[in-house]
Amino acid sequence: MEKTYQPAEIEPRLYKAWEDSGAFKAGQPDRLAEGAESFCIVIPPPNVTGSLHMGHALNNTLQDILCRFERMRGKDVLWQPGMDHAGIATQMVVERQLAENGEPDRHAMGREAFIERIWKWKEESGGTIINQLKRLGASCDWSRERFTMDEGLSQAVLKVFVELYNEGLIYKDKRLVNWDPVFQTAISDLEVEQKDVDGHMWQFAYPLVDGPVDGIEEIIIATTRPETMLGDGAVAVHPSDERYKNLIGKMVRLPIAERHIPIIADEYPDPEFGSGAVKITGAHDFNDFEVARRNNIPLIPLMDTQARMIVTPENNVPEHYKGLDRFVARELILEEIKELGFYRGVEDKVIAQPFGDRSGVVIEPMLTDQWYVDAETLAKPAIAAVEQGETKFVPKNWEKTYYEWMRNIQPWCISRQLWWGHQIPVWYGQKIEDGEGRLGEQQIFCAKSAKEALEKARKYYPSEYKLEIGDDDLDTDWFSDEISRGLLAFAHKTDLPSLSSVGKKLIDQTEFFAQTKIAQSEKIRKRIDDGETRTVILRRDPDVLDTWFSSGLWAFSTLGWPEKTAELDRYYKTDVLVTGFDIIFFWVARMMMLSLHFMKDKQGKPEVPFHTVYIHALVRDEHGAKMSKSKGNVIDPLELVEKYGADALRFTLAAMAAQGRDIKLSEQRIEGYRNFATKLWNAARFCDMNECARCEGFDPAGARQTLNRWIAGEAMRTGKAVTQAIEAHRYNDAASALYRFIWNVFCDWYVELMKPLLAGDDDEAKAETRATAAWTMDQILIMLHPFMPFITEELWQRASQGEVADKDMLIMAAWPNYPDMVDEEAREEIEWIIAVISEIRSARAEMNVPAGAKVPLILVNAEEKPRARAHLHRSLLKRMARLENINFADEPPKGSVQIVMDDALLALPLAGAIDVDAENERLTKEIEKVEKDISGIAAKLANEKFTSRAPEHVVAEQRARKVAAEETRAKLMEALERLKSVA
RNA sequence: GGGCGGUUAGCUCAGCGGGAGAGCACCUCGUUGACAUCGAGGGGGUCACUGGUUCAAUCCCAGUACCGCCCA
Repeated sequence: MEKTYQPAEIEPRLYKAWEDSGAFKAGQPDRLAEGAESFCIVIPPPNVTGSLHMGHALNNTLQDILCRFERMRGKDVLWQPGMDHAGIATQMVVERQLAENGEPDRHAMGREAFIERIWKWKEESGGTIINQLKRLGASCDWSRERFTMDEGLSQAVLKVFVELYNEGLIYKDKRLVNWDPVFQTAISDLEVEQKDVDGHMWQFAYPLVDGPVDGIEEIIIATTRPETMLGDGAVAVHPSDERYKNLIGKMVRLPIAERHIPIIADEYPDPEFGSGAVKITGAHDFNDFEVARRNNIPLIPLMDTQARMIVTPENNVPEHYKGLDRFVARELILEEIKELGFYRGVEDKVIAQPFGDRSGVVIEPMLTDQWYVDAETLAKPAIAAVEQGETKFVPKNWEKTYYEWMRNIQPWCISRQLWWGHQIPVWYGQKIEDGEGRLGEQQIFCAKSAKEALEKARKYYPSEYKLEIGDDDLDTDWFSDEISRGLLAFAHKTDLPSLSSVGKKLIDQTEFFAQTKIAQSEKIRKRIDDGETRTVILRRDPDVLDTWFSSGLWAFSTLGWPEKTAELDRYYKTDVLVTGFDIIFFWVARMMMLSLHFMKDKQGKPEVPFHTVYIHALVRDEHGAKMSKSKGNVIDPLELVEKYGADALRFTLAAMAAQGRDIKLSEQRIEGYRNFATKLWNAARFCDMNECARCEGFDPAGARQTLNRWIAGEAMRTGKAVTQAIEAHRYNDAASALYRFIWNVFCDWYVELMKPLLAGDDDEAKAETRATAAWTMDQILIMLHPFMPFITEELWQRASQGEVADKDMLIMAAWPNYPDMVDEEAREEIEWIIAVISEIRSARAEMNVPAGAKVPLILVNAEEKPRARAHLHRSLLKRMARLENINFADEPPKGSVQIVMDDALLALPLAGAIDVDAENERLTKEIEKVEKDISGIAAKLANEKFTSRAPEHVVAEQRARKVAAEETRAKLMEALERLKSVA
């Protein structure tokens, strides 16, 4: 064997062997015992554009530990892998690629071609993260990999949408949404990041239209966004505000836009803050929107989809603002306000601003039509399920976070103005408004396919209407009703504005959308010219669904739902969901809501998607900062894998995954666990060199050597500790139990203590020791395998004679379930030996005895037990403590170093080499220490309240401790006396 | 402003009602055939502060300070 473990050569080979053997595959009856329990984890689907970062590495390491552990325990494990389609991110990647190649943009390509292009991109460069997960050793069932845009998962999305729509849990509404002007789509609250930025609070004056009231000529309002003043619909004051009591109902003049707006009373303004009066811009501010709605104040949109100023009859924005970016408009407003004499000052202020988490630009609240899920209704059973313990969070305190959010949940905006995603299964026709058969506003047909939509429409429209499915999308759907109505009216030859004026208005807003609209209008006009006045064209909603809508179905859609599959039957509900707290809202909560709504158990009761949610830490850099590309502190897990091996990284992450605290990752720590792997490698190398070969059927219970009985017991204790720790998701405890056993017990002591046995002439003992060493090594490899799968598999296979069959690989080995057979006697004996060796080594070092020098040992006044032990293990003690010989006596020789143990005095006669002062100091120090101990215990025992109130066993324990300490003190004092007599 | 969490050895962190722990770093010694990615030994902590509960508090409770995170 080589002197060090070389992960780079071994890892790819073993991964392939596992994968080829089908070890990762779920539901393999030939491998499983009859009636094997199932164990299922669905992977938090990484984004198709993503690459592996430290968070993934931690997340998947923990999942893999669980899966390998349960697989070895004989369960039928399904670790369900896959990715989500990441609407915005993916569209962004491909659009950027088009731009870089100088190719036509998506609008020029058209929707169909663009989507095709994205699929092509996905095939070529999507999902690199999957291969990266494999390098970590993730044992997912890759044969079952799913993608949210797959046919099956898309069917699930359609079914869910249609059913929720039919139940009234999905609806269309016109509200303010978070609008991302870069991607030109709505985004959900969760995709918005509030950040504090340096800003300004400007003050403007709005003059009273009908002259002064109570001596007040103007109202001062403060704003951080001057450009929005153009859209003000009112000025609000608090009803209790005495200053403005007589102004309520009066009109003020809005400068620049030159509109008159009312002063209204509302609870919203804080009278203490600024002037106490606030401007109300209902179409561009969430708070103002509520105020406007309460008071019937008109909502006046100011911007187009790219947040550029628009000019409409309602907003009366001056022509020279048309098309200006909102921030440019802001400067211009300030200038004009100053010129007009309405500027009243400014102060610097830190303001919280919303940013799009993908685009990084300031989000603009926009008034649009969007689709919403009634999250409040769906949240109720999802809250109850956690309250009733059907799903448990580990650690438990995350339940609070979950409740907090679920109890204050807002309608979930699920429509996105994108092309990549699940297109909303809704077709629009026109409503029949009266008996004349006139057509008006939209009629919605929600169905899983165009064909079904057509069937629904057929039932709705009288037979004289001809129905068609439009091949072109109604792409400007979110535009104002007024405009849409204009177009629809035009199409049906009612009272209409001319095409040119409608078209012009649209061009003024957004060129592309307008052109689409006009093209549609022209088509319609042509049909009308052709006499098809009674044709209704059903057009599909152009928008797609939020990616989280489809990943919210992940726990059952990946198992084949809505088909009734065997997998669904077997693996749902799943067992554990492993994830970071940052997506409790995004994903966990939504899976809970959607799963409970659609999944029922055999009794028809709503069934949770998983019984346990394990929330792990966030991985930060070594200084505790969140890793981010902009900070440049991102550590690439793959670089670490290359440098130290996947096992070292995995073990580090597991060892640091203590519950409730973030992980500050330092490379030194990984290096330390790489060294651990080397240590294990060399222990195996030692076994190999000493012919410690695996003996089939060897049972450590039959071992006769104390040493062997001891190590078997220690292995079993470790096994129990590791099992319990993994079951309790205490991965760091499991890791440290393994680390300690392997390094500090097996390597440091067992391997050293077995050497004299192997060098001895008792063949039977030798054989037993070799067998025990091999057995223990096997236990180590099994127990460590979930944490360090590669090195353990490699050593396992090297320890196996000849070619290893698939079924004999370590990954398929059985997890130990040890009998209760720890030999306490053996444990005590070996621990005594270890203590003696350690004490002697310590004393030698302190007395500066050369490492190579052999010294005699004398056991003074030893009791029977230590005497027998010392005799039995004499060769071992001699070797380990570098002793010349071991003798027994009633008195220590003069000039000895004296080591006080509970049941013996160890004397090392150093024949004049002893440094009396140093020894004096050593003994004095020990006496001081033990005296401090005694006085502490004595004080406790002297306290009557302690002896009467503390539990009996605690008092007894303290008494025993005191007695022992006093004995030790007496022996130390004697030793000190003897030393003095020498000097 | 609301909520959650943290403060233990120089650093990173376990422990969490009855004897202060680990890894790394540091100091001393060491190449005796598993391993220098190593071995042996050692130094180092009023467990943030103030009160309270308790026979007993690093641990439980309350408050204070500082540091994070989430939500508004």
